[in-house]
Amino acid sequence: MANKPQILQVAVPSPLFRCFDYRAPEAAVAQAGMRVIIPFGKRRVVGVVLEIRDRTDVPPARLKSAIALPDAAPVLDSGLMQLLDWAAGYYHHPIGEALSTALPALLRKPETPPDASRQRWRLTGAGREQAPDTLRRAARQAEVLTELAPHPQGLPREALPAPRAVLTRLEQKGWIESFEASDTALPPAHALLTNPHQLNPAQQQAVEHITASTGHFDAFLLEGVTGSGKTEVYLQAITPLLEAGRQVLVLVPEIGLTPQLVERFSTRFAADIAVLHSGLNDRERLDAWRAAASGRAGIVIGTRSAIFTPMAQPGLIIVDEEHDASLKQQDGFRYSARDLAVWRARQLDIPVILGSATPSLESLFNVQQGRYRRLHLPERAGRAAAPPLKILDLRGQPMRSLLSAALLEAMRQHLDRNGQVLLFLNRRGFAPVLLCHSCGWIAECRRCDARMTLHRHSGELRCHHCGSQRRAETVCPGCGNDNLLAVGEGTERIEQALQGYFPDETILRIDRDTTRRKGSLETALARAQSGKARILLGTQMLAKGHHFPNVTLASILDADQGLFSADFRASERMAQLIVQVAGRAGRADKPGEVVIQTHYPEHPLLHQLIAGGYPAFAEAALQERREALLPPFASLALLRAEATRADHPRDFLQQARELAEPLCAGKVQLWGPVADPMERRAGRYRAQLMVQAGKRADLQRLLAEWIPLLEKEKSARKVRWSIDVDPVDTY
DNA sequence: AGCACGCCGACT
DNA sequence: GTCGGCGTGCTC
Repeated sequence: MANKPQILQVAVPSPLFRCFDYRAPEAAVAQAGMRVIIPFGKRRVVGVVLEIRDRTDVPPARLKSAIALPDAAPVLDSGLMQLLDWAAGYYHHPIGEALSTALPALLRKPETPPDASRQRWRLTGAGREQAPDTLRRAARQAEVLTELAPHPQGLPREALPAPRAVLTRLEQKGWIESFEASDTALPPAHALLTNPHQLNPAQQQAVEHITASTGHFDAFLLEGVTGSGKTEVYLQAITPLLEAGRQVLVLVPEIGLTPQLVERFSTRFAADIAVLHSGLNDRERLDAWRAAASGRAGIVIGTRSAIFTPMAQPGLIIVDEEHDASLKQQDGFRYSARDLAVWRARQLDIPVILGSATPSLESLFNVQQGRYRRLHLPERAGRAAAPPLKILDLRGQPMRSLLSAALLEAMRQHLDRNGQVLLFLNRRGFAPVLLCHSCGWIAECRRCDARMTLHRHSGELRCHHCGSQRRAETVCPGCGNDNLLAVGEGTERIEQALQGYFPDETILRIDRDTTRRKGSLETALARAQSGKARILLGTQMLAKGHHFPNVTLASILDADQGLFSADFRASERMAQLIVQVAGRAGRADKPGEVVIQTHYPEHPLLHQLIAGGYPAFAEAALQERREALLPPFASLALLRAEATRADHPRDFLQQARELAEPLCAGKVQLWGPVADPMERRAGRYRAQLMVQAGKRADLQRLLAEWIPLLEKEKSARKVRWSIDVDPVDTY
């Protein structure tokens, strides 16, 4: 071992775009990717070793020594270190924070609870130098040293012929030390528990293509409508990999989708499945993380942040529902788990599958460019054509609570034929507006530029933007009259109206309000599946991925909200939503029907969807994006700022714009600053500046030069600002 | 981000 | 006279 002092370049969890050098602790072998406990200012924090060097520019007087290297091996392998380094650069986020978000919370604390099952003992340098007879009078201690001598990787407690006290004695002498071994358990054999389903030709072909890519990078866009059997393709593509001892990483957009996927995987495979999502406590998360890192878990299923899970034997990455916006982190380190999945797969030289019924325009574009290979599953497994979409023109229709006469009639027919009905409305609560019929007063949020939503069941007004709530007024605070009117429809009101129309039916409402308690979503979904409730009503939660085999009629009660929006991605989302909701109707052998209620039946988005389905919509939308120079034909970044005073974000962004202008070189355009459509949220004012470039590299160049200037900018100190590269929400 | 230092306003 | 408000500066 070299004798000259080692210098560790350490990434520190702080919002600083720089690293700090430390002297390596004595008698420890540092490696990049190891955690290191360091004194930082007045605090003691956990950093990650980026590099080991033999010199530093820091004057010796200022250079501190690291306190300890708590792990025997790096917690992040070199591949993950490269991924995180690249991502921190691309998303312009401090490397220390990026690395920190990649680690389970328990590993971010200086006192990591040792994992008793993995604690091992080994000789220290001093221990190795002890002559055998130094311990002639301490037989047990001598025995331990002898036992440990041939095991530089250490031995577990149970393997040592001595009680704890003897070990402690030796430890105090500095001859032995304990450490946590990396888990080297081998994965169990991955026998199939159940037989694979018979594949249709398209599925068969998809599996063959994926399997043929084993062992090298390939990106697949697996495009298949709901019910086309994407999951079965995943399962069969995974099988040979598990049998070869490789691991598979599966990313899903949200926690709600994990249980059913885990269920499918665990009934098929005997492999250990490590599940990583926000519903776990810190201990569970660490255990799952270790099972993945060691190779013990053959399958790793998780949400967004699982993309940073180390794996000993990676063989394949799957991103399910790749179009879903929640794969992009919306605060802090704003990475796209989908894009990083492709990056990681390329680096690992393994295939990656992006699966969706409604692929993002970005991914479709990547197919056109030849970067991804498209695998198409056109058929709905087990049944024929997708249900027809019917546009229901609401203009002039007699209706109450968004339930048009025509829709009610359709519902009756389907219920009579023993089908289930699913109604979708993306607005919870009873009514989005409470107003005074006498004086025009409207209940508003005190912290946001927004109306309060009336929740009648609880008698409360709630702001859906900041979460604040208060008792609903019964008398108008403006004029004193009790003439308050609940205007507009939310799911709560629809539920009540439905009860009036269908007094004998059980109506099941599924939204954030009815599923607040842990496990209540599962209970509700089970009730929906059992068919006891025949009318299902809900928000987003109901639209995503859950299978209700008996649903024959699905309806979007109000398509209009999504048709007009300032966000250029709104139409893409609306189309995806419509297709998803449509996918809920008519499975198995029951023909389905989809009813979309709108006041704008002529809207081109609806026409494209009806005439040519999602592919036709996507083609038209891509054409629009091309003409408007929007992603994927251009790169965007947003500089956002917020503060408790309205002028601070605007001043800062104006300064920021002036700093950027000389750097644009005609290749980058700046738009704004503009206030958010809802400027004040949770008591803070927000504004943003958009940066657009035809070439990704030009955008990156500008950001790299610009951000250091922003950090020095005085007006930046009065706001909280952040950069969002490839934003999914532009407002 | 934390944490300390520092310099002005209302209180035990 | 102090407690504490948040502006400013620093972290190897």
